[in-house]
Amino acid sequence: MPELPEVETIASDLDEVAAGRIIEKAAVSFAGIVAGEAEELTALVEGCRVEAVKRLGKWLYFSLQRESEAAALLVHLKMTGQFHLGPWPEEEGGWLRHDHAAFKLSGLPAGADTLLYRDIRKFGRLRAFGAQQLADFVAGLGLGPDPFGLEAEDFHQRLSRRKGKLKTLLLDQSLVSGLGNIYADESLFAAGLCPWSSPAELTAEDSARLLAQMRLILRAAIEARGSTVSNYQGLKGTGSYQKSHKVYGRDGSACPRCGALIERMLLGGRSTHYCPVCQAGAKK
DNA sequence: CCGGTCACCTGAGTGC
DNA sequence: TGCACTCAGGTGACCG
Repeated sequence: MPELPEVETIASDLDEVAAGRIIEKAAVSFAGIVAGEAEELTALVEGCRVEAVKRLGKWLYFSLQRESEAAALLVHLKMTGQFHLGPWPEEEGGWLRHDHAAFKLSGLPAGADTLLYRDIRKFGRLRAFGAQQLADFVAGLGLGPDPFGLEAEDFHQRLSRRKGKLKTLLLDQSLVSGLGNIYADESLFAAGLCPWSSPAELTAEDSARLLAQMRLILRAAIEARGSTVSNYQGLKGTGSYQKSHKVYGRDGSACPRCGALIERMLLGGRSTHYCPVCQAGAKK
């Protein structure tokens, strides 16, 4: 579920709770959510101090330190991954259904001293690294720039070099990182661009407008602590940006700009919401 | 290079 | 109530 604004919200909440604390112990109840060996992951993170929790594209990045050695825990939440605080599960009543990993932090009140990774669909992945392997892994991800650290001209170059449909490209994390289905649809609507248009048809002005609208939307969504569509929540509850969606999930309702009915179609296997009038964009 | 489909999982909602 | 079916915020593998 989570896209850039949701992951940003979760990362900053986690940073607030965990930074400076020691991971006293770690446990995994379902090894399938760990990339690699669960025992290696728990051994690597136990005893580490959490330096900071940041966002890398849609990844959560826990930067860790044990004595003079740097380490890292990377988490991709995919569709239904979340974190919550609770008791250490191996003592009090056992693991909750859908909780798959636990990290006990120092200096927190009992009963809420453990960071629990929950993932209904089990698509998410946790992976732990030493400093060197981390750099290699991150390089291998080939993440494109964040929308906030991208010049309009560079964005236009990146887009126009590529074939394919505009929306599909926005979802490609190597082109720009952080966008997902909701914010791709919302950004295209705000910029008045047709989701299936070809990037070759985009003028520099179109690209600049798209990037500017994308940033406004992502900023506003971060302010609102993300969009809660079905079950997303951060450490501090749900987001509210879904109330500001103009097209996502609004097929059959009136376009807020022109009143035409919002339509939905499949593009690249993803449901795509758009206004057939505002986003006809002359391009097909 | 590109697009389409499926697989990975579970749960919620809908329609009969 | 029950059952069958569709859909979901992501990504990667596979195939033509």
